[in-house]
Amino acid sequence: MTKLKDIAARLGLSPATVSRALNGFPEVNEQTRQRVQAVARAMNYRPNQIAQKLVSGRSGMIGMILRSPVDVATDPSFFEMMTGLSSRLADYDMDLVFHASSAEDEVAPYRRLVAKATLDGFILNAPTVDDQRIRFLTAAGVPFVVHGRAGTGMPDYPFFDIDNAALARQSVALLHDLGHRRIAMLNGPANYAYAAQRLKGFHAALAAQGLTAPSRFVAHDRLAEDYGQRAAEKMLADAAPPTAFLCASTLIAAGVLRAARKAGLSVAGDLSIIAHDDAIPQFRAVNFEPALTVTRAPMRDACGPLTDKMVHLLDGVAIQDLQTIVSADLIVRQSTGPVRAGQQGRWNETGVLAD
Amino acid sequence: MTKLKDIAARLGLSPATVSRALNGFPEVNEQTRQRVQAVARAMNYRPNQIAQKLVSGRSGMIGMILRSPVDVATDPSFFEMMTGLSSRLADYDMDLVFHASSAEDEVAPYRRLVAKATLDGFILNAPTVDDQRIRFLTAAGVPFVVHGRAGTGMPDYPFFDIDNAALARQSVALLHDLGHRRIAMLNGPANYAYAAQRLKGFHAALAAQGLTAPSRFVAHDRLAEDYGQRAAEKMLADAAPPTAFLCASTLIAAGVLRAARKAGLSVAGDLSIIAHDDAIPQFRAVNFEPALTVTRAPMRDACGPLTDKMVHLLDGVAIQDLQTIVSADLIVRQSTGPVRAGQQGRWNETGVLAD
DNA sequence: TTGTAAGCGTTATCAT
DNA sequence: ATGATAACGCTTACAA
Repeated sequence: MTKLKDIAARLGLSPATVSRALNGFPEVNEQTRQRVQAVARAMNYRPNQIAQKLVSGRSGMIGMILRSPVDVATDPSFFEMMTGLSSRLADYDMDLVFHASSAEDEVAPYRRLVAKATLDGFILNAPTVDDQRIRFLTAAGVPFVVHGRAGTGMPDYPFFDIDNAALARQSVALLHDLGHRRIAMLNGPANYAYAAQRLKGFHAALAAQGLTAPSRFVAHDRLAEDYGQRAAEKMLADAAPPTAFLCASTLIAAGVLRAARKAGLSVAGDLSIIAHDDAIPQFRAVNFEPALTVTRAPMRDACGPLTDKMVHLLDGVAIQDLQTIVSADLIVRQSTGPVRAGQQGRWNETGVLAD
Repeated sequence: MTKLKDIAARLGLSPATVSRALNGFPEVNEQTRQRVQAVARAMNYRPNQIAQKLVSGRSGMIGMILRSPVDVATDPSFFEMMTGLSSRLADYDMDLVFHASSAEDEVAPYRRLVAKATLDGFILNAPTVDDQRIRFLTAAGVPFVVHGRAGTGMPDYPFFDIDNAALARQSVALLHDLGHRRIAMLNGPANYAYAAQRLKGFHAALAAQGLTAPSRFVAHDRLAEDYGQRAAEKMLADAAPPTAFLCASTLIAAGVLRAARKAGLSVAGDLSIIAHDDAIPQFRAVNFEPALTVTRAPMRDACGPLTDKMVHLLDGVAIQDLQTIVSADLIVRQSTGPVRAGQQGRWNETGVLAD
């Protein structure tokens, strides 16, 4: 490994000057800089990150911790995030360190790693409504950024989130415009903040139209195809079945499509489906049959901002300048259409036809 | 952050003595050691890993790189490995660094990280028959250990693997003892080393009994339920269908079970199924209906040995002392049974009944 | 048994 | 514009 001293010796300079030249300090002679850079390249010089870290006091390592049984079973989004984040962090010469927590104690690895004090910060994903990890890290005073946000208001930590309430509103608006009055929701697990936010937006949007969705037409579960199918089958068997489904993920929508097929219902002829699409490469909503109408917010798009926020946070930027909420795009495709004639009856509070 | 110097000052000792006391050097006075340890604990001392790394020349970071489109789509085993490995590495105060490679160039992240020279080594999973990553790392002289092994012989790198050929033999032996003569194989993707090894063992075991499995009864694909179902349906539609399936994973077996159900075949009455079980917590073979007969080798069991091998490798232990092949357990449950009377006819080379 | 001092490779603070 | 020198926190000869 060639080091600063080697370059310095080769050029008859001091290590300090070489360091300055390489790090773009303005005071160094332009000629010197050229020579230094040339030699550095020739000698295939790479700064020793460990040494840099020792002096800077930073490790350049950011932790991301998998909730072991939960996240794995749920969906491939954790991987998607890890992949995007590691690639973005690499641009800053930083690394993503992986750990996993067990179901018994989600906070344990954070405690351990904070005690070791070897990481610069953490990136959290999929916060729950009352997230223990956030509680702990806040109390410990350790830097972290969140993909999503735990409450419904403005938290006191950096985050990047999509406007989940708005997304539910957009979906309901589209369906309402198409004449749908009985809209069911297949949401994610109730303890997740995003699910709570969407649920709130969903009910608010319905209420604004004078509609309701009785509790048996709102389901919460893992983002899985099986869940979508089972829940849809059950709801469609109702005396006053929904004419449209709002799904928390494309995977759930796939399940609803199966249920529709089994029931002999055409989508969007008899039934409309709209899903939220994280745009995970493995599940392309466009390739669905019929192509899915979605609210689309690629999960991958969060990785750049989250990484930048992390770096800025470590650089001392104020938290309120590191909070972002973006909106999802509504993309209308073939899985939504006008409600079938005679199906515009709305639900009353108990879920039977109102008039 | 309390440091060595602080403890030293508090006790009127030198940092050197404190360091020795904490690191268990034999020469320090036992009383001194006690006092040092007490104070260290009281002051909540944690050695600065960065500083330790600078002097030791090691980073304490091990890389694991996801093959982005491939591994994610394939199965949850990458997560399983990451989880186990990160936990084992933590025992050595080491960390697992995550990166992802793209389909275009699997070796790219290795090149980048090797150039940065910030990792101590790599752990590779699921090697292919001719693995480019292994080629590169070997050429680069970078320490790595492999879960699995690329060739069929003894490689020149540390690895931990199960005896895939033996596992296929065990399965065939069991089925043969039950009278099965037409055994199909639903293997993993052909380019993976483990699949090649199992295929070889499968054919060898059949040949030893004077049996064959014509190519249309041997399939290769991702370890997915859909694949299992489709492949089994196709094979079962044959004029001389297999009476038993050997599946590369429990997920594939789940697909075969669906196919059997659709075809109205009872397992194990009409059809026997045996699978290899990596014992990933999310997919419990015992809970299958009927409970699956498997060759079982928990993937998690590889994590401890792999971590130890990595550490030993870095400590200079010879490679030939770091190569392990373990055998899988054969666990007979309800999915295998005696062949149905009149179904013992064997295949000839073309896959029609021999006699 | 303990202390002193050098060193790991880099950056930052003084001088010059 | 460049060079000495100290510093980051720890380990390890070498001295005492």
